[in-house]
Amino acid sequence: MLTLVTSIKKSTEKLETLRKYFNKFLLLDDSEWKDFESCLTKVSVTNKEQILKRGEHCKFIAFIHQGSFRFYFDKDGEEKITAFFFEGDFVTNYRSFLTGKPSEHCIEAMQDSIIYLINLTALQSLYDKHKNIERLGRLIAENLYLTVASRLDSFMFETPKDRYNALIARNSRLLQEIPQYMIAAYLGIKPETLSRIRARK
Amino acid sequence: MLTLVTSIKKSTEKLETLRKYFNKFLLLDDSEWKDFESCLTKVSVTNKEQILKRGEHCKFIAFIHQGSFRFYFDKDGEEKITAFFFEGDFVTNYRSFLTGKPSEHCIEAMQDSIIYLINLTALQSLYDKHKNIERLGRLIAENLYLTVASRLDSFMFETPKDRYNALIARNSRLLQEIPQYMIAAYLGIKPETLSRIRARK
DNA sequence: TTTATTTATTGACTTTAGTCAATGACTTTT
DNA sequence: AAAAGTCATTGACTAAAGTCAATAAATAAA
Repeated sequence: MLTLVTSIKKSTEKLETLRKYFNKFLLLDDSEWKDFESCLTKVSVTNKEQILKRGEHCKFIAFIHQGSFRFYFDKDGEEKITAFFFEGDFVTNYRSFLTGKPSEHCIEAMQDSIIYLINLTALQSLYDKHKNIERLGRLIAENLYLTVASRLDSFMFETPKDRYNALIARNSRLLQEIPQYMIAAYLGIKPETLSRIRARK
Repeated sequence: MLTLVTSIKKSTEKLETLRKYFNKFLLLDDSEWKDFESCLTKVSVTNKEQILKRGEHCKFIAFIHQGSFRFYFDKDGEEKITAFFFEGDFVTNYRSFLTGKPSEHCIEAMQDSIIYLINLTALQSLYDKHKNIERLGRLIAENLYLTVASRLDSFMFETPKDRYNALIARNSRLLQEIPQYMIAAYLGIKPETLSRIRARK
């Protein structure tokens, strides 16, 4: 399914950019980082490839170095998109990851992408071994909480039109790269409705 | 605002029930628990009292020993209820707690309640001091993630009627104790609509 | 108990998004 | 270039929730 591109040691410069991303959360010292690094798997993913399939237990958290993903499932033959993930995001089915339950969603690349995977059991060992990595885990959890909480707000309190405007304000690049029917699915509306929202502005 | 009822040492039996709740997440040893305990403040809250006001930075996480709370704000004179919290839940504006930003929501007691507060700075010291409490923090964050993620699902994929049925299936006691206009606000619909949903079943 | 006040229900109408179908604009294939 | 497929737009209609107003029921206050 996933293609292992290279062992970690061979591409140090890329992992430095990942370390910098982590530094936004907290600073790992060299021994912590070394252990963390050795648990990472760099994976190259081609467009439309699924890194998680429906029914699987999600055993990884992946950091997106390059590319983008959508997190979706099919309901009555129709695509329901719960999330988009971009460079600098952690992509995972966090619920399945935490609970061990099979995933109801797929995670599929929207472009050729490069991600760094860390495995559930490896991460748990790191949690045991390094207090700072345990903390990193907490900070990631908190971060994912904030993401899903704002998305909940947008569904509870905003109209589809507001959601659309907020989305393009946040990420106008999205408009160019992602087909409109996917944006509609992400906004929780029909493609026809999105088309009308765009027309009447 | 908040009434300090008693110092902790005087009501050991109650805190044991709290410790048992924590044990569902992980076991703290006696020294960890002792430190944790000494940071807790037992607070008695009267019905309709606000433990967090709009504009305040939420500096606590509270464990509900007894009672219930609603997490809401006013938009155009209308009450928008993001969450209910009951016995055994952690109640906080987690976003404000994590980001330090002022809260847009109030947290208000729906009954006379008893909660155990832990302060942000105290908690951070405990995180520094005890690895297991750092872990507890992660497990709480993960737990809150799961809660808000299912609520997002219900808004994205369910009809108001489905949401209502799921709610009463989960917590039928709710029906008796909470006025319908609040349940409607929680479901994201108007009271009239909830009334019609109930009528046509 | 009577009177207010709040809350819940019901009806008539409006607004908004969904449904279904047709068309047009692009892409990709052959 | 022609054909097939995908995607976006538009129109006519339907379904569902919101709005506004009236009334009934339940609760609290006098």
